[in-house]
Formats: sequence, C-alpha cells, structure tokens
Amino acid sequence: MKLTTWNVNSLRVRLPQLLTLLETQRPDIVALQETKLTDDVFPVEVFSERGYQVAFSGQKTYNGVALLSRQVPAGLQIGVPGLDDPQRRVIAATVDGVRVICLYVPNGQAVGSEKYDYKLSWLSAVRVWLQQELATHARVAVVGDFNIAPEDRDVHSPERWAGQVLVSAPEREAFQALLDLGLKDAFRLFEQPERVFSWWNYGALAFARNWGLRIDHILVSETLARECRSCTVDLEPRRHERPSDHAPVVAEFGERGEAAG
DNA sequence: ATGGCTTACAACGTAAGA
Repeated sequence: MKLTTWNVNSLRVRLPQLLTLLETQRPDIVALQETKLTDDVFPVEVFSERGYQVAFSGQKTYNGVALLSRQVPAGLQIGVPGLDDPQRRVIAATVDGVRVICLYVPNGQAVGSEKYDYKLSWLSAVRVWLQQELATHARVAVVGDFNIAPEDRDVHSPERWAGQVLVSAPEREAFQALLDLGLKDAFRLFEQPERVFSWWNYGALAFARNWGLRIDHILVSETLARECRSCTVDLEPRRHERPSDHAPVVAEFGERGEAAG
C-alpha cells in the first residue's frame, strides 16, 4: 500500500502534475493540501475516471484539503471535532484499514503574531483529537503539511532559521507532543541521505541550491510503523515547470515479508 | 529568504504563503 501526501498549492494549477503522479507513482491513497477550491468545483470526475474515490473540504482562495483513494473511504471526518474553525484544514477517513488524517497546519506567519498563536492553539486542539483517534484505531497515519521542521537537520541553514516561524521551539514542542501520543515520523524510521527537504521557496534558485526545509510529514502509529517499508521525498514534481513549492512525501506499507508496493 | 516567487481575486495591486 502506497500513501502520498502533497501540498499542491492550487489543485487547479497542479492538476496535470497530479495526474502524472497518479500514473507514474500509482499511489493507493493521496492526501492533498492547499487545493484552494470550493467543493462545488472539485474535479470529481477527473479522478473517478482514473479509478480514485475522492473526499474533500475546500474554500475559496485559501486552504482546502482532499483525499484520493483506490478503495472507498469510510468514516469521513471533516475538520477537528469540536473545533469551530472556518478554515478548511482537516479531512480524515479510513481506507484499507488505515485511519488517514490529512492536516494542513497553519503557517504561523511570524513568531509572536496572531497567526502564530492560532497555529499553536490549533495544534493543541488537533493533539486532543488525535489522542482519541489513536485510542480507537490501531493503524493511523497523520499526514500533510505540518509547517514545522522538527529538527535542525531538517533545515538547510539552522543558523539563519534559528528561532523563526517553522522552526521555533514552541512549534517543535507542539510537533513532539504529537509524537508523544505514540506516533513515529515515518521518514526517520529509515536511514536517509543528509539534507532532504520537502519545501523550497520559489525563486532565488532555492530548489537548485537545495535551500529547503522538511515540513511535510507522514506520522504513523506504532502498529502501522511496523508495516512501513519506506518513506521518501519525491523530488520529481518540484523539477517541473510551474511546480508547487512543496514536494510529495511517499510511504509504502506491506505485510512482513511482502515486497514494498 | 531579511523573499529575490506564486496563487487567487469580479483582480491590474494586495494578501498570504513558508
């Protein structure tokens, strides 16, 4: 089973690239962030024609999340239960026996700003909900754009970024609090090359220089971690013309002894 | 990157992203 998460930064613009990804990567489940589409214009047929079920929660201009899956999604959840938030940042469903929770964590803008406070309180509400999800599901994947680089090795220049939004201590503590629920960073289950990132600023040759951050993640419950066979960043879409500023992150799962994929 | 892009918007500059 292959699970991919990707912040597309406008599904309308990135749709051709996403269809290429579906053909070449053949994922079973795809979690999308920043679709920037209202639900009435979500391209349902484009995906159903290619064998994917869709679930989505969007709004105009900003945010928006979606799940694509080969199998029919069950137990669909839009938003964080009990959290009154007009921003469409959360969608969850059970597919292939895995509770897949897709998050688009607020950016936070700048340390100390109103949006930064919103980010931290949002993460706190998500943590409370995830605790319940982990208590009721053995196989859980919490995936998406977390807008947090968990460690200095996830930052191209820790000195330059020190204390900034995306790497600040309170954000990293909030990320660690999610791991403390019993989640593992799938990427770190495996030996990885140095300087692997999932986001690079547009322009300034940032991608060519690999001036990036690893802020997109796949977190897995301990049961699911035992089934995880690989977790990688797919750099290919970032090389395309008109790329998203984020690269997809891909994890493969299989039974013990089964080949990945 | 202290942003040097990119996206959306009844838009032609502004807000927001990360």
